[in-house]
Amino acid sequence: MQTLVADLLAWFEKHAADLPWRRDRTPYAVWLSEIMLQQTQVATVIGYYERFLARFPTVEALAAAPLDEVLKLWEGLGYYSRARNLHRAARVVVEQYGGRFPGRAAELQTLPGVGRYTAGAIASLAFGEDVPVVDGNVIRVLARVFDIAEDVGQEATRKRLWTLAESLIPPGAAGQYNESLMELGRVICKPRQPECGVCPIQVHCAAYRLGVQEGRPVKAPRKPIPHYDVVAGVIHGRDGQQGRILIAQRPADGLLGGLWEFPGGKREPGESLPEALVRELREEMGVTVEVGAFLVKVRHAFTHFRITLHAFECWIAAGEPARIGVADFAWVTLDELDRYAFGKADQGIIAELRERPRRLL
DNA sequence: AATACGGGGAG
DNA sequence: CTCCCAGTATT
Repeated sequence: MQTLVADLLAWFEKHAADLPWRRDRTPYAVWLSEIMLQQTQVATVIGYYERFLARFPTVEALAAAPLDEVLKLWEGLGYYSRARNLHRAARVVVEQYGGRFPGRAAELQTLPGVGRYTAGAIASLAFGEDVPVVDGNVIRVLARVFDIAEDVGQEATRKRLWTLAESLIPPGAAGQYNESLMELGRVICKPRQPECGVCPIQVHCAAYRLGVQEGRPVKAPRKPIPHYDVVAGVIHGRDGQQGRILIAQRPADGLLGGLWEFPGGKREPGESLPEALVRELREEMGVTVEVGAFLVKVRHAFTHFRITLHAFECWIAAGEPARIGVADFAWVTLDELDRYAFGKADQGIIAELRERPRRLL
């Protein structure tokens, strides 16, 4: 009987999917793909990866670009701190490493946005260092093969998984081993209804032998997530800004950092939606608005909360826009909205504006 | 150790 | 609807 790792590698050699980032194992391409793949499925990443690499073929090109352009290419992919860190890291690589990525996991991990997983992936795949990776796939495969019954959310269990993954590395072939483990987790050893019948390492799997594969890995139950009502103003320009809308850029850090939005904010208890909008626009931009017609309602889910976004037409009754709680603002036409990166919820407002253009636009 | 951080795929 | 995804940074 072959060993677990030998069977795994033999399967991967025969069944590896043809993914764009498997054609270019340069450190830059591997790094980019691994950042995009954080908490994001392969199918979602492919288009973004190809567009991004076409626009920024080298780390120098990325480092030279304005952050706004990077965010625009990242628009819709989520976890925008990844894009901000990617841009920062590109500048570090160019300015401090002469454009060459460091070749060791320990040093790679000092780059912004590069944690232990990503450092291990770049070091093993692009540089051939014998270091492991532990992502959601690896956790699931190892928890099943070794029938790990402890909560994988616990730090002690994570440590055990890293040690286990490292102990299995075939000398000189960590990259192939790491990829094969992740591919098996994605294609065969899936979270629900794993395809044990065609699994190349079924005979090595303790959970399968015990019939508990659907119960591995063990995870603690999630906490309920809150819901908020959020208001947004589509503020029509007057006088010199006739035919334009006021949009604002969110602060660089935090939720949707650096993205643009229709300004507004969360409704407080006891407040009506128009009252909330008037308050938020005073607080964030220093303007007093007259709230007009309700425009559209957009429901959206984030990781830790859900929102219902209520958009209203507005006009400025007093004051001039100021950068108080926003990083920037701009008066733009409907066509010019395409140049700015927006979150998904605000794109629902844009879709409504394009579908039923207002007379005043 | 717990929480913040997006959006979409798939059952 | 729920769960989860080639995780990282912050507190």
